Amino acid sequence: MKVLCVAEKPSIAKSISQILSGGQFTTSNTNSPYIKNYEFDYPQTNSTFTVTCVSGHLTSQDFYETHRKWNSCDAFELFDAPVETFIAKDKKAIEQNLKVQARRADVLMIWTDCDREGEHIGLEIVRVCREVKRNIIVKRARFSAIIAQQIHRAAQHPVELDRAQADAVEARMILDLKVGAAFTRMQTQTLQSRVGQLAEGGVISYGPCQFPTLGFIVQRYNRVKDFRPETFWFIYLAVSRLTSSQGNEDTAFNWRRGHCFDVEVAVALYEMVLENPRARVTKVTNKSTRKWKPLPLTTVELQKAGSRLLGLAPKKVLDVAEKLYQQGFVSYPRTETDQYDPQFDFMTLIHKQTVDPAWGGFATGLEQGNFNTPRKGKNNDKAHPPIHPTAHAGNLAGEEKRVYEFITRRFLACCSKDAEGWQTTVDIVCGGEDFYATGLVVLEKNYLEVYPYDKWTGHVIPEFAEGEEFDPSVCELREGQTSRPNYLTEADLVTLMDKNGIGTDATIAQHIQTIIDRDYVIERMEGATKYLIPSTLGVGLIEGYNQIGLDKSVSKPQLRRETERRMVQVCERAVTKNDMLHQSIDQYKEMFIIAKREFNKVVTVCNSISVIGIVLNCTC
DNA sequence: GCAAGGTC
Repeated sequence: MKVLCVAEKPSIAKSISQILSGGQFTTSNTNSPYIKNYEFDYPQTNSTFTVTCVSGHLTSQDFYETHRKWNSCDAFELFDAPVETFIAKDKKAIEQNLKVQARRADVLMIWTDCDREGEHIGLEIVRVCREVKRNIIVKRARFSAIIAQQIHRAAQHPVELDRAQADAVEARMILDLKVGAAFTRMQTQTLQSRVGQLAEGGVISYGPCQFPTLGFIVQRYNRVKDFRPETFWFIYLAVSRLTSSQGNEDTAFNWRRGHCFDVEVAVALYEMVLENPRARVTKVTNKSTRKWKPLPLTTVELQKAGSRLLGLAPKKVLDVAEKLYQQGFVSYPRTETDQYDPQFDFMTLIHKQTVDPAWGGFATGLEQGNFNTPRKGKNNDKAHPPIHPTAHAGNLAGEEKRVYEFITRRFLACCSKDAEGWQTTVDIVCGGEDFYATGLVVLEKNYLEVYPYDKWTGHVIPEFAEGEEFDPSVCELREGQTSRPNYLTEADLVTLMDKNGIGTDATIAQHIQTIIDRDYVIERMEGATKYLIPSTLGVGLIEGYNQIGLDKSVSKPQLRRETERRMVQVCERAVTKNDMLHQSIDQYKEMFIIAKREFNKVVTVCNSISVIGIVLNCTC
């Protein structure tokens, strides 16, 4: 029996070939430079296997010619316009290869990633293959990690493609196209005369991910803009005392009440303390404490760290990681998984790092007994392990070197032990008010030795004994002010998007880049930190939608969440694909009508929605 | 000239 296996991308095709063939396979080229076909016998099922792949989605969607041109129709018509599915030009060679291989095969086995998108890509593959072989038997290999045992199991016990998941994806594709195109054309056509200079291409784009992303940035911008500092008061208490190591040192005690915004109350409490200023130690607590080592590395975490620690934009980090992956230095960089498979081979990978001049010694230590199983996070995409180094890279430079170093140190840290310390808390009472001081001694740095990105500094405090009394050397009523919140950083934004389900691990960085390219957002450096600030146009769009009562729907994450929820319903077969599509489209149609009417007022009677009028530089 | 999702 001849079995044609098709994976989602070249790396998986190669991995499963190596596993299933035991390393004995022949390789042949195709007309696509990235795609190879692997052939071998698989006696376990009496078959000859050909393994190949696609490169993500095979097909694209667009309107037909009648609606494709911007002036061919009213933008509103796009909601009901038919959509064409076709194989993009750059995917033709892949399609051709599939057809040639399908003609020779009895069975088509789908090996795409085991997620919704993978199920849809599987269906795209099936459709192409059936064009040349209508009765080909279709199977789906289901695996949760690229590990020998699981891959063999998947090959020997295939299941069926999940049509409902593919349907959910198809509905989302059509929805996003229609909504994106309709709103983008409408916004551009109604507002462009009011916007001074437009970015390259002259488009005021709308997208169901772009706008909530911009919304986060504007929301924070408003908080910063509206911030008014508030004065507060607190009692500061300190005592000078001899420590074992540093000589005489002031130990500051924190007021249990934190701080107080009412000056009269603060003064009254302070006077009580002054009347009876002798302090008494009520409790001394000593306990061991630890700083947890980091979780296994996901794409989102890599992007956050890249931005925060390496000063690289999320998109840049992903590009660099992709390059390292192409060179074979790190594992697949797009993963949601923050837990390692129990059978994961840590020791081989750790051994490869022992030759490194900087962290080789640490890796050796792990080999010689310091190894500790990594922590387990809550996420598993069932396709890729956490990001880890796959080979030692000694000759990298610049950004590649820094990203590789981070990934490797993170991996070694995960395989190490938590840092251990000793924490002391001294509780005192003074004039009827409670205060406390804490001290920390770091006993074992463990993972911190190889992971300088985390800081945990010890602070030794002198000895205090329960019941002892002393006179504080400083007792003052001090004044402070609440501080202005910061603008959003890229790392903050990635976190917000991830939490709210805006975009995916592979697309979050792109969405941020898009709203920068569209001139909705400006990057501003303050020291080493990059902040994201909305442009006049960006604020105007979000405030404009807020002003006309569409804020919940357009600039906030709720609507994308509803789309997501409906997709899950389709997957669970509670709702059909068409029902989902129509529910969502009706919702957007309603908003479209309101938005178009109000946006037109910006141009004609500006005052009715002053915010858009002002920020879009309307002159009336 | 429009989207978001895969991927190289």
